[in-house]
Amino acid sequence: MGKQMTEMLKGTLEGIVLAILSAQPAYGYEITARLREQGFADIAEGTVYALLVRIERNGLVEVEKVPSEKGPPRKVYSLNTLGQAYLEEFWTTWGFLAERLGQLKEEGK
Amino acid sequence: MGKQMTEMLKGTLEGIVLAILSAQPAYGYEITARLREQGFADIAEGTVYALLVRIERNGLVEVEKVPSEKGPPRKVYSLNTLGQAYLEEFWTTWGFLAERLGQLKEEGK
DNA sequence: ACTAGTACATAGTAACACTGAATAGTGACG
DNA sequence: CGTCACTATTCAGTGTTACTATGTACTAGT
Repeated sequence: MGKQMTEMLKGTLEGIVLAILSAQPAYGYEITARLREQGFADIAEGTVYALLVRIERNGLVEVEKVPSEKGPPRKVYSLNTLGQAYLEEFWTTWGFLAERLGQLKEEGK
Repeated sequence: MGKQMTEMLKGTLEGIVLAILSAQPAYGYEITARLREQGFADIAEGTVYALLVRIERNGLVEVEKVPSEKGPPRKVYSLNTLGQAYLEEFWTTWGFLAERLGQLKEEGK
């Protein structure tokens, strides 16, 4: 992956995953696959799992173990109240940044 | 500063500063002031100077020492060809990310 | 038995922004 | 003259994050 993208994902990848979970509960492998579909082709599984561990530790999600037909049991994550609030804060922060950068980009033409 | 903003700035702050330098050459103290004007109120001077050292080390800028009426000589930075190319790459990366996130935000309504 | 696909976990690394302080020059004010 | 305020740069130490590179484990098909 490009180095710029790697750095830019810091802080935003968490929001992206929270947004995905906000739409509907999901487990790690599924989230990784969905990210790949959406164009984030190079995000490693390990990255997603580490992120999920972190947001669970921070109390943003509820976890339920669900047996899988193929492979080990799935850990299904769903956003709780704190997670929802955190996600809204994320959108606010993102909105501010996107507005500033949009302006800067316009000025540069 | 909010923790989310701190993390989100990783990767983007560099692009922001390069964009500022693209408009016109500037020195560290000036860049910090301009950032504050543009709403990035809590970005410390130390952060900006560290970033300038890095982009100079990476060969993205030219540096000229200019005596100041008040205080130590200024180090005026200007974007060179490599810096311009890097900035364009930044806008491409940013554009991709902004598009994805915009879509995710829409879906979440 | 072997392979492929599913599913999760983790130790070590690199990069970045922040904190907090230090250094240094100039001008104004009492 | 001393010291305060403003300008201007530097740097050591810290915390957070995503990436790399594995390892573990379960199931189904050949």
